[in-house]
Amino acid sequence: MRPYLFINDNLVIHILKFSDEIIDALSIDCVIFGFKESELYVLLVKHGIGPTIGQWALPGSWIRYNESIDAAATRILSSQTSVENIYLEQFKTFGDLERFPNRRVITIAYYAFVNIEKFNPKPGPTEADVKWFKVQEIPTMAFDHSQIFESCFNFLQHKIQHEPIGFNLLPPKFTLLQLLELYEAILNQKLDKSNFRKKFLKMNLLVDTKERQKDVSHRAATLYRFDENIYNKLLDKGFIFEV
Amino acid sequence: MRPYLFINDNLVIHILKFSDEIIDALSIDCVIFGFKESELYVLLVKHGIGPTIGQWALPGSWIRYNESIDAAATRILSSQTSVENIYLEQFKTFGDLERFPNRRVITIAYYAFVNIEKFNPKPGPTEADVKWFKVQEIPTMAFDHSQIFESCFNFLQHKIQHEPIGFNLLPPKFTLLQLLELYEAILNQKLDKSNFRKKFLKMNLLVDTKERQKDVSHRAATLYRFDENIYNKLLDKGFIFEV
DNA sequence: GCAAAAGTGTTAGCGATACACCCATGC
DNA sequence: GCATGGGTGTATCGCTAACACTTTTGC
Repeated sequence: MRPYLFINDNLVIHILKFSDEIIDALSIDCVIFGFKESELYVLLVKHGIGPTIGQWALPGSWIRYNESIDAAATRILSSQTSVENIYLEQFKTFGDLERFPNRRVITIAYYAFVNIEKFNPKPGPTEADVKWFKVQEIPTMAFDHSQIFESCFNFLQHKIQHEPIGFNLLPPKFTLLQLLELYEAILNQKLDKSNFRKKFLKMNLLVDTKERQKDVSHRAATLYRFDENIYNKLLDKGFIFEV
Repeated sequence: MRPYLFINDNLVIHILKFSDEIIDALSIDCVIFGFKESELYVLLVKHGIGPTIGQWALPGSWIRYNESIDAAATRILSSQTSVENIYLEQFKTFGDLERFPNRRVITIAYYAFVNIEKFNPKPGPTEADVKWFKVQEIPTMAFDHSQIFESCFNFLQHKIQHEPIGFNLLPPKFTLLQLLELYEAILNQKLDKSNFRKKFLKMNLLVDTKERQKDVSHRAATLYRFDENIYNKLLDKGFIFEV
């Protein structure tokens, strides 16, 4: 426990709880997935200061006493990459002794799916660069971030089959082929086009926007959108999402 | 960051990393499930000291600098309940500002399934009592432990249908009816006996031990055991566990 | 014989898979 | 007309759900 806590517990605790001092030995790292032209990407930062300067890593930093861990994740991601207003979800906490060099650091990993077209990432004051990397072409990363990524990607591959989370990676209006290619990219396998269509349409999760693709050199596809309200209503009725 | 880190970073860090001092603002809590006679239980401790004295809670405490979080979970559970040699798995980290009174504490929740007959829980030095509670009869708990439990139980209900984790709750050799009742207790619904049998037997996960129940006043059932090696081999072949 | 649980068999129907085929559009 | 992707139709097969039925054992 912190030495000066003994000065006057109640007072100091109160101050700490609302201070923006960082909590020792605890950090957050974010795995941000993006999707574009049938390829899955992840957002990395290049460190601009400190012992890991010049190395690529997951966006991540320390948690303050006066913020929830969810709020910390949002703040950290925004300050390092300028990516904002996205839904970050907690994934797993990594706490091996040797995961961070010369210090004990436990990190809480978060992930998110974003529509890559919607953001224009910019490095924060402590970052030298920010870049989308294809998931098959990820550089060596600082600390144990490669393991965190692998673990998270594996988790995603399972999750995408049981929960309708992939839509966040697509534009609000998308075609069934885009959705198919998203699943193929994440699961890393070919799927039957016809059966994929039928499966999704039968679920009634997708709403026909009555709009069509434009300026394509083939028959224009119907644009659909995902309706979260419909999904929640179906959930209440016992609906189980499976792909 | 801790004030005395500034004395000499490298030296102090090295000492800290191998010290058993506790990390500030970070704890572990454990949800231990047990099963006996068609009923699902959870293991709770009654606090024997501190501001929450007399209250029931999940087993939990602080993490030391010189132990991994997995090791901390094992140590804490053992010291408070004497339950040892079980496989604890991380569930989720809870980090809202208000979850702990008058102080900022982030907690990493772990869970485990145990064969209730195999343990004889005893309270540790800071616990007044340790007891198995039926999951429908859980008392009011300290902090946000009721929420942690609810969240974990919900997680279990999903997990049990996609991974063969229920076997840890049963004796090494068990009957199909015991397994059925376990699923019924966790999912809180009746299942068809015949179809349940067929589903499980077809998976080839269960090995017939060639032994039978003894001293029962009805036809003696075959005792089966779960074979983890078989499961892993099936997994490699692309097998997916679904109940 | 009766109670209790073990264990088998049967049926109907839904749903996944594989694959063939037609449609619309730009060049 | 041809390439490209959009979109439909269909046959097979396996699996599941529902439920009736038979077997074994102790008392």
